[in-house]
Amino acid sequence: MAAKADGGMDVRTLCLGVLTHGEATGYEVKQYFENAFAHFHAAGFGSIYPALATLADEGLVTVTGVERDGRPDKKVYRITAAGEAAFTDALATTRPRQKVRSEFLVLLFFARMMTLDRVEDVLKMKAAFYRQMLDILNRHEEAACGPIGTGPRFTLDFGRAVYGAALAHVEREGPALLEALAREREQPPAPGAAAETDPSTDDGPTGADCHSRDRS
Amino acid sequence: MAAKADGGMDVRTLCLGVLTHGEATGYEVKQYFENAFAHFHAAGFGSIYPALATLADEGLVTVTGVERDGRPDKKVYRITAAGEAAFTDALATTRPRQKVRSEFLVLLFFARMMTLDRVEDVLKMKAAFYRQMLDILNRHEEAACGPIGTGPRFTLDFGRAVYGAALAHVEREGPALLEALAREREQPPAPGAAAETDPSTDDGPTGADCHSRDRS
DNA sequence: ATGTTCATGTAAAACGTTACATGATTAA
DNA sequence: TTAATCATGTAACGTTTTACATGAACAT
Repeated sequence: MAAKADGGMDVRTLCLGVLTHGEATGYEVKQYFENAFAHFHAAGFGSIYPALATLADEGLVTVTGVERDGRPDKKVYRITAAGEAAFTDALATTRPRQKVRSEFLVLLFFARMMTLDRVEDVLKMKAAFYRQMLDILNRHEEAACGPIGTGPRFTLDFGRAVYGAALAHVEREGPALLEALAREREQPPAPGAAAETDPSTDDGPTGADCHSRDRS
Repeated sequence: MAAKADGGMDVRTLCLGVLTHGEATGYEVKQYFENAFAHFHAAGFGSIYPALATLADEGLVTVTGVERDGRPDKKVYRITAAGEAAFTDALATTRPRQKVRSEFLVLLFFARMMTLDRVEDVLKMKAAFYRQMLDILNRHEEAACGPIGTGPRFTLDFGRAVYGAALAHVEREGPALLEALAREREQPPAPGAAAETDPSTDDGPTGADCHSRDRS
């Protein structure tokens, strides 16, 4: 029925997925992204509203304008049969990918070039982020009306397990990282490295040319 | 010294970071993204080569063309003092963000609309993905020449802890998910839901209008 | 013979983020 | 009266992905 093979799980497709749970306005779709999808796919109004408009153009959803005195119409979106088919198809054909961009880890990777205070700050922010995520997941569960479905249940527990492990690691190893960095800074730059003002001594194998050469 | 406040940790900045470890070609920078950065920031040639060119234009890196018979020059990039300053500045001012796009979880969230075989496939792919990630991390550690720095050490262990937890969860709860879905499909759609061909009965509170209304 | 690694780049398209622009209602 | 919630959208911008285009060296 549906044409395209693997369009990926973009915001457009996710909106369709939200609407399989029932009708909703763009604003309500956003709530979904902030609660149920919080730990695996964020999206802002800037991508949701255009996505819904596109879906309406393509006949995958219908729009019903609800008049409200003064203000622009409130628009209620509802998925069509074609929309459900398209979504089912997307579920069946999408090759799942995982994309992570963690600026926390980028920063901590280069901890040697940061002040200790900054490293401590970053660790705190990272811990706060994970606590917030766990909070969202817990509140989402409490606020649910009726039992949570099997699929959502899995993703919820998965999120808790992973973010829990992440938080535990930061709390356990964070202080150790700070101590290790502090020790390194007390001592002279360690054996091998000479003057830091002399660029001619800078040719040591620092690691850039040290990649995996082995193949098992 | 550096002008811009929070440009974010884009590929451009990451390349600069790689070059603080020593000179490298674009190809070698890519290796970095595939090994050391594998678990927190991927990038392809299509973003790395242009990024290096931009950095060269801005004077943050220098380029040395190494002639090779026939083929186009091999270009060795080296960070400049301005480049190091810019990178240090980026480390100090970037507000760390975390972006996750997990199509695995999107798919599993909507497990009710997939065949059991497909769900099983997705679970297997997810497990395979985490094993591969753990592999990369382990191989990266073994292949290292000399001890791994304190910062990289932290991110490496963090990756192992998190991916390990994720893998464990999929392996533990994956079969349970499949069983639960199988049970649901044996039985009639459960109490409350009536005929599936009648749209007039479709107005039950399925969840779309059931968001967190509470505020603690 | 065939495939992988090394090695570089461009151009176009897709996608998402941010900032802008507006405005009523309700709770503190 | 101040802030938050509800509610919608557009335009510009920036980033990333994908596809294209080339070619030698080396291992199987």
